[in-house]
Amino acid sequence: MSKTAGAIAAEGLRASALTDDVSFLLARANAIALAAGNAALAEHGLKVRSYSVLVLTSGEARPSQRELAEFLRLDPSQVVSLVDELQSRGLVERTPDPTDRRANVVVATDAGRALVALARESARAGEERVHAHLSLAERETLAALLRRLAFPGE
Amino acid sequence: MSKTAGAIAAEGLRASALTDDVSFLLARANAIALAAGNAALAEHGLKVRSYSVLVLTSGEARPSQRELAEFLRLDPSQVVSLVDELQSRGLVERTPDPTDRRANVVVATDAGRALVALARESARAGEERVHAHLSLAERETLAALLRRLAFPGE
DNA sequence: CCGAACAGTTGAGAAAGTCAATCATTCTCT
DNA sequence: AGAGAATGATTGACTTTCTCAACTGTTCGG
Repeated sequence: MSKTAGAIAAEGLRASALTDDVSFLLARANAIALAAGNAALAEHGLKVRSYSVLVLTSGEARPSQRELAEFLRLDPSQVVSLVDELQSRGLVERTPDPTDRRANVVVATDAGRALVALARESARAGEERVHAHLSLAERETLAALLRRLAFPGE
Repeated sequence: MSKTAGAIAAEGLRASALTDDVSFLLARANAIALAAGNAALAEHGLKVRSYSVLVLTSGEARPSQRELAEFLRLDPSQVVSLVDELQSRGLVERTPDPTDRRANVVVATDAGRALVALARESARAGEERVHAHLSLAERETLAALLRRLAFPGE
């Protein structure tokens, strides 16, 4: 009875105005993906935040902290503590930018690169679980559309 | 010079592994949409959280707090303070669920419905700005794909 | 009817986000 | 070249949001 009523209300919520709202769907999908990602990365002592920094700093890009902040949409001060933590674990280093002595270019150490290789597998597996309902082609078009929202500058 | 280096690094970040990661794109797109939404709703003294509650409680669904929590992926205690605040502003009421005396069904007052009508316009306009790059058809397919991530149960 | 499960509330503590101030460096402009 | 504005990083204070455990009253299952 209250079970039925609950089902009706849940049904009603799913049919509500928000369900057509891309921003709401974005928020909910993100919440789910974030939880899954954090769970998947926990075994390596990482969260999606620190994992992201590790990925970005083990590539060719050699980003400064400011660039990390912009890319991850974080306050510069948040990047400070993020890098502090990764550095204290020996996963990342602050190296002086030869062209601008104000800036630190953050670069993953060998240990960081080794860890990110493992973590990448866990992240991929976790994501797989979240996106299991979508075909490969669907994931591609989803990624393409999201990319246009996430990087409006082109 | 350092400007060029920065551009290279930003270029490099955009080409990095994360840019193909749906979860990352989800996070970034959501951050942008959330900021835009909060900015658009600020003139009505709302945030996307309180706006969402107001929308959900001014429909036919008559959700309980537990249902709101589940739908918005919030802790029940967060719904308490969210409803507290809206109720103190006279926008929403807690009414007893006749079929379950533990539950409160939350329902928007006339004032709440009036406000949500205004706020909906602002939200729509703010969202328009974020999604300007996407055609109507693209928004539709995006919404459909996101819906399958956001509501995995079907 | 009894014990388990559940809706809502409270409160505490951790994590995340926001913001202004500061220092060193670099850029702009004349 | 030099003065002043702007920038990258850092710190610290503060607010908001998240996460959990405990507790009350109610309902459910057997």
